[in-house]
Amino acid sequence: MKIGTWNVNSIRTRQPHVIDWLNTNSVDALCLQETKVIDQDFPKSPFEELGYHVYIYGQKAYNGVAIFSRQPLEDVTTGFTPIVGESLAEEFDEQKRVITGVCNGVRIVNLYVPNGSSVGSEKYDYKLRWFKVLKQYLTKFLDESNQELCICGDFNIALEDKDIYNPKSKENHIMSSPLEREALQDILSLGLKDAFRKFTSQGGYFSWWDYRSGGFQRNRGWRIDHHYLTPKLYKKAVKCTIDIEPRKLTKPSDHAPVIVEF
DNA sequence: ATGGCGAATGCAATTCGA
Repeated sequence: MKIGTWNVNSIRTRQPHVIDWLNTNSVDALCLQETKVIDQDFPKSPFEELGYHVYIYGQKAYNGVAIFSRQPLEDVTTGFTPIVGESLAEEFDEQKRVITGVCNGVRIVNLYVPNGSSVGSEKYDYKLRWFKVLKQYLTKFLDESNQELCICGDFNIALEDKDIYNPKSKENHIMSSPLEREALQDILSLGLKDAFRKFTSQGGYFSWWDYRSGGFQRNRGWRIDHHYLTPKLYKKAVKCTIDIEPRKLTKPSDHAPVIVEF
């Protein structure tokens, strides 16, 4: 079983790239972030024609997540609210960042973590508080079932210095600040592990490069798109790779897809 | 430090992303 994650930075703009990629990469499920489209305008049929069931949770202009799955998903829910309740989640579900469903007994949780803008900003505070609700959300799934979890998406955090091209200049930068890393570590303390790091301990592997200043050409990247797995699934993982090919195309997303295989 | 680029909105210039 292969599960991909890809921040496409607009599904309507990236539709040809995603179709081409799916035609040459046989994933069982693909988690998308930053679809940037309301549900009624999501281009579902091109992906259904490729044999995928399409589950979407979008909004106008910003954010938006989707899961494409070869098998129908069970128990699909969107947002935090159905899991943690309205009082905790209300503020956060205005932004469409969370969708989950069960595929072959594995619960896939697809996340688009808030960017945070800059350290100390209001959006940064929002990002840190978003993680506290995420912990409540994931705890429900971990406590109330013995399902295995694959939590993937754009985390907007590089967990270690080796996940950044030039860490010395990023010591208190957005996506690598100590409080952000603590927030993500607190999630991992639930018993989750980074699939990519099962196979690759070296640095220099990135999943996002800034459009500006020739970031990709100069390989000035960050590894911020991840798959986090519960212990049994982590043991079963046989591969986790970043496919930088789509990032080389004209009009690319600024992120590359990442694929885990069990 | 700043600005660089790209997408959406909506039709020019601004907001947002990371």
